Amino acid sequence: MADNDARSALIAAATPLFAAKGFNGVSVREVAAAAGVNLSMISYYFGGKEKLYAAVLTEQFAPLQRVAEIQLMDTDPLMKFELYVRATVARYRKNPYLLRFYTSELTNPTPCFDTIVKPAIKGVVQILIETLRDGLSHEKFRDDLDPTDTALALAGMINFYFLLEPATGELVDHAPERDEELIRHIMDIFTTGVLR
Amino acid sequence: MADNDARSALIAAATPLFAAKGFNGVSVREVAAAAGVNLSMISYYFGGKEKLYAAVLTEQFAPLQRVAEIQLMDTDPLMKFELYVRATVARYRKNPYLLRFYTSELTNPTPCFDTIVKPAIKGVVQILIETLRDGLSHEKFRDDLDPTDTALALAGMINFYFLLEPATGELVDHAPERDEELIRHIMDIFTTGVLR
DNA sequence: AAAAATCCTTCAAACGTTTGTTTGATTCAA
DNA sequence: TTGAATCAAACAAACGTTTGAAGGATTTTT
Repeated sequence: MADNDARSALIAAATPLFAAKGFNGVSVREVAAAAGVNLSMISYYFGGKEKLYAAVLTEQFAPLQRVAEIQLMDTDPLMKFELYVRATVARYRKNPYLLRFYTSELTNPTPCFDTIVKPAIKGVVQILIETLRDGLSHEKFRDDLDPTDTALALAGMINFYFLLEPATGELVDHAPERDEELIRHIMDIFTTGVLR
Repeated sequence: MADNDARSALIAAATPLFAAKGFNGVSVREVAAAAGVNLSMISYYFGGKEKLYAAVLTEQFAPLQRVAEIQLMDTDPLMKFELYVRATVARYRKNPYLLRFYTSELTNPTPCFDTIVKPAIKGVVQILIETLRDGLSHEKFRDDLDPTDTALALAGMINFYFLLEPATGELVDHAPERDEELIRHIMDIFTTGVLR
Protein backbone atom coordinates (compact mmCIF):
# COMPACT_ATOMS: atom_id res chain seq x y z
CA MET A 1 0.00 0.00 0.00
CA ALA A 2 2.90 2.27 0.85
CA ASP A 3 4.34 1.17 -2.46
CA ASN A 4 1.79 2.82 -4.70
CA ASP A 5 0.48 5.36 -2.25
CA ALA A 6 0.96 8.18 -4.72
CA ARG A 7 -0.59 6.16 -7.49
CA SER A 8 -3.86 5.47 -5.70
CA ALA A 9 -3.93 8.98 -4.29
CA LEU A 10 -3.76 10.31 -7.85
CA ILE A 11 -6.66 8.16 -9.04
CA ALA A 12 -8.72 9.10 -5.99
CA ALA A 13 -8.09 12.81 -6.54
CA ALA A 14 -8.45 12.70 -10.32
CA THR A 15 -11.83 10.93 -10.33
CA PRO A 16 -14.01 13.75 -8.93
CA LEU A 17 -12.01 16.39 -10.81
CA PHE A 18 -12.30 14.74 -14.23
CA ALA A 19 -15.95 13.93 -13.52
CA ALA A 20 -16.82 17.53 -12.72
CA LYS A 21 -14.77 19.37 -15.33
CA GLY A 22 -13.96 16.87 -18.06
CA PHE A 23 -10.57 15.78 -19.31
CA ASN A 24 -9.59 19.13 -20.78
CA GLY A 25 -10.93 21.13 -17.85
CA VAL A 26 -8.44 19.71 -15.38
CA SER A 27 -4.69 20.32 -15.32
CA VAL A 28 -2.09 17.87 -14.08
CA ARG A 29 -1.02 20.44 -11.49
CA GLU A 30 -4.58 20.56 -10.16
CA VAL A 31 -4.74 16.78 -9.82
CA ALA A 32 -1.32 16.52 -8.21
CA ALA A 33 -2.14 19.26 -5.70
CA ALA A 34 -5.45 17.58 -4.79
CA ALA A 35 -3.64 14.28 -4.33
CA GLY A 36 -0.88 15.92 -2.33
CA VAL A 37 1.88 14.52 -4.53
CA ASN A 38 4.40 15.93 -6.94
CA LEU A 39 3.05 16.52 -10.43
CA SER A 40 5.77 14.42 -12.03
CA MET A 41 4.25 11.37 -10.34
CA ILE A 42 1.55 11.37 -13.02
CA SER A 43 4.05 10.66 -15.75
CA TYR A 44 5.97 8.34 -13.46
CA TYR A 45 3.06 6.07 -12.55
CA PHE A 46 0.76 6.41 -15.54
CA GLY A 47 2.87 7.71 -18.40
CA GLY A 48 0.96 10.95 -18.81
CA LYS A 49 -2.32 12.71 -18.16
CA GLU A 50 -4.22 10.77 -20.81
CA LYS A 51 -3.25 7.41 -19.34
CA LEU A 52 -4.25 8.58 -15.86
CA TYR A 53 -7.66 9.47 -17.28
CA ALA A 54 -7.84 6.03 -18.91
CA ALA A 55 -7.04 4.38 -15.58
CA VAL A 56 -9.85 6.35 -13.90
CA LEU A 57 -12.31 5.40 -16.63
CA THR A 58 -11.37 1.72 -16.53
CA GLU A 59 -12.07 1.66 -12.80
CA GLN A 60 -15.33 3.55 -13.20
CA PHE A 61 -16.81 1.38 -15.94
CA ALA A 62 -15.83 -1.97 -14.44
CA PRO A 63 -19.12 -2.28 -12.45
CA LEU A 64 -21.11 -2.15 -15.71
CA GLN A 65 -19.86 -5.60 -16.63
CA ARG A 66 -21.86 -7.06 -13.76
CA VAL A 67 -25.07 -6.41 -15.67
CA ALA A 68 -24.25 -9.61 -17.54
CA GLU A 69 -25.02 -11.53 -14.36
CA ILE A 70 -28.66 -10.49 -14.64
CA GLN A 71 -28.96 -12.09 -18.05
CA LEU A 72 -27.81 -15.44 -16.70
CA MET A 73 -30.37 -15.52 -13.90
CA ASP A 74 -33.33 -17.86 -14.02
CA THR A 75 -36.21 -15.40 -13.85
CA ASP A 76 -38.74 -14.05 -16.29
CA PRO A 77 -37.74 -11.12 -18.53
CA LEU A 78 -39.82 -8.57 -16.66
CA MET A 79 -38.01 -9.32 -13.40
CA LYS A 80 -34.70 -9.00 -15.23
CA PHE A 81 -35.70 -5.51 -16.33
CA GLU A 82 -36.53 -4.55 -12.79
CA LEU A 83 -33.21 -5.96 -11.62
CA TYR A 84 -31.46 -3.87 -14.27
CA VAL A 85 -33.24 -0.72 -13.09
CA ARG A 86 -32.42 -1.47 -9.47
CA ALA A 87 -28.77 -2.21 -10.29
CA THR A 88 -28.54 1.05 -12.23
CA VAL A 89 -29.93 3.10 -9.35
CA ALA A 90 -27.67 1.34 -6.86
CA ARG A 91 -24.66 1.90 -9.11
CA TYR A 92 -25.26 5.64 -9.41
CA ARG A 93 -25.92 6.00 -5.69
CA LYS A 94 -22.76 4.11 -4.83
CA ASN A 95 -20.63 5.97 -7.34
CA PRO A 96 -21.83 9.50 -8.13
CA TYR A 97 -19.12 10.03 -10.75
CA LEU A 98 -19.95 7.23 -13.15
CA LEU A 99 -22.84 8.99 -14.89
CA ARG A 100 -20.65 12.06 -15.45
CA PHE A 101 -18.01 10.02 -17.29
CA TYR A 102 -20.76 8.10 -19.07
CA THR A 103 -22.38 11.17 -20.61
CA SER A 104 -19.20 13.17 -20.92
CA GLU A 105 -17.69 10.50 -23.15
CA LEU A 106 -20.90 10.16 -25.15
CA THR A 107 -20.99 13.90 -25.75
CA ASN A 108 -17.33 14.85 -26.03
CA PRO A 109 -15.52 11.57 -26.67
CA THR A 110 -11.85 11.10 -25.90
CA PRO A 111 -9.74 8.24 -27.29
CA CYS A 112 -11.10 6.21 -24.34
CA PHE A 113 -14.58 6.17 -25.81
CA ASP A 114 -13.89 3.46 -28.38
CA THR A 115 -11.82 1.29 -26.06
CA ILE A 116 -13.67 1.57 -22.73
CA VAL A 117 -17.01 3.39 -22.85
CA LYS A 118 -18.56 2.20 -26.09
CA PRO A 119 -17.98 -1.51 -25.42
CA ALA A 120 -19.41 -1.15 -21.91
CA ILE A 121 -22.56 0.62 -23.10
CA LYS A 122 -23.04 -1.72 -26.04
CA GLY A 123 -22.78 -4.66 -23.65
CA VAL A 124 -25.58 -3.39 -21.43
CA VAL A 125 -27.87 -2.42 -24.30
CA GLN A 126 -27.28 -5.74 -25.99
CA ILE A 127 -28.38 -7.58 -22.85
CA LEU A 128 -31.53 -5.48 -22.59
CA ILE A 129 -32.37 -6.14 -26.24
CA GLU A 130 -31.86 -9.88 -25.88
CA THR A 131 -33.90 -9.99 -22.70
CA LEU A 132 -36.70 -8.30 -24.58
CA ARG A 133 -36.40 -10.72 -27.50
CA ASP A 134 -36.57 -13.55 -25.02
CA GLY A 135 -39.75 -12.11 -23.52
CA LEU A 136 -41.25 -11.64 -26.97
CA SER A 137 -40.57 -15.23 -28.00
CA HIS A 138 -42.28 -16.42 -24.83
CA GLU A 139 -45.19 -14.12 -25.59
CA LYS A 140 -44.73 -12.13 -22.41
CA PHE A 141 -44.88 -8.77 -24.24
CA ARG A 142 -46.94 -7.16 -26.97
CA ASP A 143 -45.80 -8.64 -30.26
CA ASP A 144 -45.66 -5.27 -32.05
CA LEU A 145 -42.79 -4.05 -29.87
CA ASP A 146 -39.45 -3.17 -31.39
CA PRO A 147 -36.80 -4.75 -29.11
CA THR A 148 -34.22 -2.01 -29.63
CA ASP A 149 -36.54 0.96 -29.22
CA THR A 150 -38.04 -0.60 -26.12
CA ALA A 151 -34.67 -1.40 -24.56
CA LEU A 152 -33.47 2.17 -25.09
CA ALA A 153 -36.75 3.51 -23.70
CA LEU A 154 -36.31 1.66 -20.42
CA ALA A 155 -32.63 2.62 -20.15
CA GLY A 156 -33.57 6.22 -20.95
CA MET A 157 -36.20 6.49 -18.22
CA ILE A 158 -33.82 5.60 -15.43
CA ASN A 159 -30.61 7.17 -16.74
CA PHE A 160 -32.20 10.48 -17.72
CA TYR A 161 -33.63 10.87 -14.24
CA PHE A 162 -30.12 11.04 -12.82
CA LEU A 163 -28.69 13.03 -15.71
CA LEU A 164 -31.23 15.82 -15.25
CA GLU A 165 -30.66 16.25 -11.53
CA PRO A 166 -28.44 19.35 -11.81
CA ALA A 167 -31.18 21.11 -13.78
CA THR A 168 -34.34 19.85 -12.07
CA GLY A 169 -33.13 19.47 -8.50
CA GLU A 170 -35.49 22.22 -7.38
CA LEU A 171 -38.41 20.80 -9.37
CA VAL A 172 -38.11 17.12 -8.57
CA ASP A 173 -37.08 15.41 -5.36
CA HIS A 174 -33.99 13.35 -6.19
CA ALA A 175 -33.40 12.10 -2.65
CA PRO A 176 -32.26 8.46 -2.34
CA GLU A 177 -35.19 7.87 0.01
CA ARG A 178 -37.48 8.16 -3.01
CA ASP A 179 -35.56 5.61 -5.10
CA GLU A 180 -37.93 2.77 -4.30
CA GLU A 181 -40.90 4.88 -5.35
CA LEU A 182 -39.07 5.93 -8.53
CA ILE A 183 -38.29 2.33 -9.47
CA ARG A 184 -41.92 1.34 -8.96
CA HIS A 185 -43.17 4.24 -11.09
CA ILE A 186 -40.79 3.46 -13.92
CA MET A 187 -41.66 -0.24 -13.88
CA ASP A 188 -45.36 0.61 -13.76
CA ILE A 189 -45.12 2.88 -16.77
CA PHE A 190 -42.95 0.38 -18.61
CA THR A 191 -45.33 -2.51 -18.02
CA THR A 192 -48.82 -1.03 -18.16
CA GLY A 193 -48.44 2.61 -19.21
CA VAL A 194 -50.01 5.74 -17.85
CA LEU A 195 -53.61 5.29 -19.03
CA ARG A 196 -56.38 4.33 -16.64
CA MET B 1 -24.56 41.03 -43.43
CA ALA B 2 -21.22 42.22 -44.72
CA ASP B 3 -21.01 44.23 -41.54
CA ASN B 4 -20.75 41.32 -39.16
CA ASP B 5 -19.52 38.77 -41.64
CA ALA B 6 -16.71 37.73 -39.32
CA ARG B 7 -19.07 37.63 -36.36
CA SER B 8 -21.53 35.20 -37.91
CA ALA B 9 -18.70 33.18 -39.44
CA LEU B 10 -17.26 32.74 -35.95
CA ILE B 11 -20.53 31.51 -34.50
CA ALA B 12 -21.05 29.15 -37.42
CA ALA B 13 -17.57 27.71 -37.05
CA ALA B 14 -17.57 27.60 -33.27
CA THR B 15 -20.88 25.71 -32.97
CA PRO B 16 -19.77 22.31 -34.33
CA LEU B 17 -16.35 22.64 -32.69
CA PHE B 18 -17.67 23.40 -29.19
CA ALA B 19 -20.36 20.74 -29.63
CA ALA B 20 -17.84 18.05 -30.51
CA LYS B 21 -15.02 18.85 -28.10
CA GLY B 22 -16.51 20.97 -25.34
CA PHE B 23 -15.54 24.48 -24.29
CA ASN B 24 -12.09 23.53 -22.99
CA GLY B 25 -11.33 21.24 -25.91
CA VAL B 26 -11.35 24.00 -28.49
CA SER B 27 -8.83 26.83 -28.82
CA VAL B 28 -9.57 30.28 -30.15
CA ARG B 29 -7.03 29.71 -32.91
CA GLU B 30 -8.92 26.58 -33.98
CA VAL B 31 -12.20 28.49 -34.16
CA ALA B 32 -10.69 31.44 -36.00
CA ALA B 33 -9.01 29.18 -38.54
CA ALA B 34 -12.26 27.27 -39.16
CA ALA B 35 -14.11 30.55 -39.61
CA GLY B 36 -11.39 31.91 -41.87
CA VAL B 37 -10.92 35.06 -39.83
CA ASN B 38 -8.21 36.51 -37.63
CA LEU B 39 -8.22 35.19 -34.08
CA SER B 40 -8.38 38.69 -32.62
CA MET B 41 -11.88 39.01 -34.09
CA ILE B 42 -13.15 36.84 -31.22
CA SER B 43 -12.21 39.42 -28.64
CA TYR B 44 -13.28 42.20 -30.99
CA TYR B 45 -16.82 40.98 -31.59
CA PHE B 46 -17.58 38.94 -28.47
CA GLY B 47 -15.15 40.10 -25.81
CA GLY B 48 -13.45 36.76 -25.38
CA LYS B 49 -13.77 33.02 -25.86
CA GLU B 50 -16.25 32.57 -23.03
CA LYS B 51 -18.66 35.14 -24.45
CA LEU B 52 -18.44 33.55 -27.88
CA TYR B 53 -19.43 30.26 -26.27
CA ALA B 54 -22.30 32.01 -24.50
CA ALA B 55 -23.48 33.43 -27.82
CA VAL B 56 -23.44 29.97 -29.37
CA LEU B 57 -25.38 28.50 -26.45
CA THR B 58 -27.97 31.26 -26.49
CA GLU B 59 -28.65 30.58 -30.16
CA GLN B 60 -28.77 26.83 -29.61
CA PHE B 61 -31.21 26.85 -26.71
CA ALA B 62 -33.61 29.42 -28.15
CA PRO B 63 -35.76 26.75 -29.91
CA LEU B 64 -36.50 25.10 -26.56
CA GLN B 65 -38.68 28.04 -25.59
CA ARG B 66 -41.15 27.04 -28.29
CA VAL B 67 -42.20 24.05 -26.19
CA ALA B 68 -44.34 26.55 -24.26
CA GLU B 69 -46.56 26.82 -27.32
CA ILE B 70 -47.62 23.21 -26.86
CA GLN B 71 -48.91 23.93 -23.38
CA LEU B 72 -51.22 26.66 -24.68
CA MET B 73 -52.82 24.45 -27.32
CA ASP B 74 -56.37 23.23 -26.93
CA THR B 75 -55.85 19.49 -27.00
CA ASP B 76 -55.91 16.72 -24.49
CA PRO B 77 -52.79 16.05 -22.39
CA LEU B 78 -51.87 12.86 -24.20
CA MET B 79 -51.73 14.66 -27.53
CA LYS B 80 -49.57 17.34 -25.95
CA PHE B 81 -47.10 14.68 -24.89
CA GLU B 82 -46.97 13.34 -28.41
CA LEU B 83 -46.44 16.84 -29.74
CA TYR B 84 -43.58 17.27 -27.29
CA VAL B 85 -41.95 14.05 -28.45
CA ARG B 86 -42.39 15.03 -32.09
CA ALA B 87 -41.00 18.50 -31.47
CA THR B 88 -38.01 17.02 -29.67
CA VAL B 89 -37.22 14.64 -32.51
CA ALA B 90 -37.64 17.41 -35.09
CA ARG B 91 -35.41 19.72 -33.05
CA TYR B 92 -32.57 17.22 -32.84
CA ARG B 93 -32.86 16.34 -36.52
CA LYS B 94 -32.79 19.99 -37.52
CA ASN B 95 -29.94 20.85 -35.19
CA PRO B 96 -27.57 17.97 -34.47
CA TYR B 97 -25.50 20.08 -32.05
CA LEU B 98 -28.16 20.97 -29.50
CA LEU B 99 -28.09 17.65 -27.65
CA ARG B 100 -24.31 17.86 -27.33
CA PHE B 101 -24.51 21.23 -25.61
CA TYR B 102 -27.48 20.02 -23.59
CA THR B 103 -25.67 17.05 -22.05
CA SER B 104 -22.24 18.66 -22.02
CA GLU B 105 -23.55 21.45 -19.79
CA LEU B 106 -25.43 18.99 -17.59
CA THR B 107 -22.29 16.94 -17.11
CA ASN B 108 -19.50 19.53 -17.11
CA PRO B 109 -21.26 22.82 -16.47
CA THR B 110 -19.72 26.14 -17.46
CA PRO B 111 -20.93 29.50 -16.10
CA CYS B 112 -23.54 29.35 -18.87
CA PHE B 113 -25.36 26.48 -17.19
CA ASP B 114 -27.11 28.61 -14.57
CA THR B 115 -27.97 31.43 -16.95
CA ILE B 116 -28.93 29.61 -20.15
CA VAL B 117 -29.17 25.84 -19.88
CA LYS B 118 -30.80 25.28 -16.52
CA PRO B 119 -33.67 27.74 -17.10
CA ALA B 120 -34.34 26.22 -20.52
CA ILE B 121 -34.47 22.66 -19.20
CA LYS B 122 -36.51 23.61 -16.16
CA GLY B 123 -39.00 25.33 -18.44
CA VAL B 124 -39.56 22.22 -20.52
CA VAL B 125 -39.79 19.86 -17.55
CA GLN B 126 -42.18 22.23 -15.79
CA ILE B 127 -44.51 22.16 -18.78
CA LEU B 128 -44.44 18.37 -18.92
CA ILE B 129 -45.24 18.16 -15.21
CA GLU B 130 -48.12 20.58 -15.48
CA THR B 131 -49.50 18.80 -18.51
CA LEU B 132 -49.46 15.60 -16.51
CA ARG B 133 -51.18 17.26 -13.55
CA ASP B 134 -53.81 18.55 -15.93
CA GLY B 135 -54.38 15.06 -17.26
CA LEU B 136 -54.58 13.67 -13.74
CA SER B 137 -57.17 16.21 -12.63
CA HIS B 138 -59.27 15.29 -15.64
CA GLU B 139 -58.85 11.64 -14.77
CA LYS B 140 -57.14 10.83 -18.04
CA PHE B 141 -54.29 8.98 -16.32
CA ARG B 142 -53.87 6.47 -13.53
CA ASP B 143 -54.30 8.35 -10.26
CA ASP B 144 -51.28 6.71 -8.60
CA LEU B 145 -48.84 8.38 -11.01
CA ASP B 146 -46.21 10.77 -9.72
CA PRO B 147 -46.26 13.76 -12.11
CA THR B 148 -42.52 14.48 -11.85
CA ASP B 149 -41.29 10.91 -12.22
CA THR B 150 -43.63 10.38 -15.15
CA ALA B 151 -42.58 13.58 -16.90
CA LEU B 152 -38.90 12.71 -16.58
CA ALA B 153 -39.61 9.19 -17.80
CA LEU B 154 -41.15 10.44 -21.04
CA ALA B 155 -38.38 12.99 -21.57
CA GLY B 156 -35.79 10.31 -20.83
CA MET B 157 -37.15 7.87 -23.39
CA ILE B 158 -36.80 10.24 -26.30
CA ASN B 159 -33.68 12.14 -25.25
CA PHE B 160 -31.69 9.05 -24.29
CA TYR B 161 -32.34 7.51 -27.68
CA PHE B 162 -30.39 10.33 -29.33
CA LEU B 163 -27.76 10.55 -26.60
CA LEU B 164 -26.82 6.90 -27.00
CA GLU B 165 -26.40 7.02 -30.76
CA PRO B 166 -22.57 7.23 -30.72
CA ALA B 167 -22.43 4.03 -28.64
CA THR B 168 -25.30 1.98 -30.11
CA GLY B 169 -25.18 3.08 -33.74
CA GLU B 170 -24.21 -0.44 -34.82
CA LEU B 171 -26.85 -2.03 -32.59
CA VAL B 172 -29.84 0.19 -33.26
CA ASP B 173 -30.94 1.85 -36.48
CA HIS B 174 -30.96 5.59 -35.78
CA ALA B 175 -31.91 6.64 -39.29
CA PRO B 176 -34.39 9.54 -39.57
CA GLU B 177 -36.62 7.30 -41.68
CA ARG B 178 -37.40 5.34 -38.54
CA ASP B 179 -38.37 8.42 -36.50
CA GLU B 180 -42.09 7.93 -37.05
CA GLU B 181 -41.84 4.33 -35.87
CA LEU B 182 -39.78 5.41 -32.86
CA ILE B 183 -42.34 8.02 -31.84
CA ARG B 184 -45.11 5.45 -32.20
CA HIS B 185 -43.24 2.96 -30.02
CA ILE B 186 -42.44 5.49 -27.31
CA MET B 187 -46.00 6.74 -27.15
CA ASP B 188 -47.30 3.17 -27.07
CA ILE B 189 -45.07 2.24 -24.16
CA PHE B 190 -45.91 5.47 -22.39
CA THR B 191 -49.64 5.04 -22.72
CA THR B 192 -50.26 1.30 -22.42
CA GLY B 193 -46.91 -0.32 -21.52
CA VAL B 194 -45.21 -3.37 -22.88
CA LEU B 195 -47.45 -6.13 -21.48
CA ARG B 196 -49.87 -8.02 -23.66
C1' DA C 1 28.21 -7.93 10.15
C1' DA C 2 29.81 -3.89 7.80
C1' DA C 3 30.25 -1.57 3.55
C1' DA C 4 29.07 -0.83 -1.09
C1' DA C 5 26.03 -0.87 -4.80
C1' DT C 6 21.46 -0.94 -6.69
C1' DC C 7 16.79 0.09 -6.94
C1' DC C 8 12.48 2.61 -6.46
C1' DT C 9 10.38 6.84 -5.11
C1' DT C 10 10.10 11.76 -4.70
C1' DC C 11 11.27 16.39 -5.54
C1' DA C 12 12.15 21.28 -7.39
C1' DA C 13 13.29 23.15 -11.50
C1' DA C 14 13.28 23.82 -16.22
C1' DC C 15 11.76 22.39 -20.86
C1' DG C 16 9.31 23.88 -25.16
C1' DT C 17 4.28 24.53 -26.52
C1' DT C 18 0.08 26.25 -26.45
C1' DT C 19 -3.21 29.04 -24.23
C1' DG C 20 -6.42 33.56 -24.39
C1' DT C 21 -5.78 38.28 -24.91
C1' DT C 22 -3.89 42.73 -26.30
C1' DT C 23 -1.45 45.79 -29.18
C1' DG C 24 -0.49 49.02 -32.82
C1' DA C 25 -0.22 49.36 -37.63
C1' DT C 26 -2.96 49.01 -41.86
C1' DT C 27 -6.80 48.86 -44.89
C1' DC C 28 -10.87 50.72 -46.90
C1' DA C 29 -15.26 52.71 -47.11
C1' DA C 30 -18.08 56.72 -45.50
C1' DT D 1 -10.57 62.47 -42.48
C1' DT D 2 -12.92 60.06 -39.40
C1' DG D 3 -14.31 55.46 -38.07
C1' DA D 4 -14.92 50.60 -38.07
C1' DA D 5 -12.73 46.28 -39.46
C1' DT D 6 -8.79 43.42 -40.10
C1' DC D 7 -4.21 41.92 -39.59
C1' DA D 8 0.52 40.08 -37.97
C1' DA D 9 2.96 40.23 -33.97
C1' DA D 10 3.84 40.07 -29.24
C1' DC D 11 2.24 39.27 -24.43
C1' DA D 12 2.23 36.82 -19.99
C1' DA D 13 0.32 32.82 -18.16
C1' DA D 14 -0.68 28.04 -18.08
C1' DC D 15 -0.10 23.73 -20.20
C1' DG D 16 1.95 18.58 -20.16
C1' DT D 17 6.29 16.58 -19.87
C1' DT D 18 11.17 15.77 -18.83
C1' DT D 19 15.22 16.23 -16.17
C1' DG D 20 18.76 15.25 -12.84
C1' DA D 21 19.60 15.33 -8.14
C1' DA D 22 18.36 13.57 -3.55
C1' DG D 23 16.35 10.48 -0.46
C1' DG D 24 15.70 5.99 1.68
C1' DA D 25 15.16 1.19 1.71
C1' DT D 26 16.78 -3.22 -0.08
C1' DT D 27 20.11 -6.16 -2.01
C1' DT D 28 24.73 -7.47 -3.10
C1' DT D 29 29.43 -7.69 -2.16
C1' DT D 30 33.25 -7.66 0.83
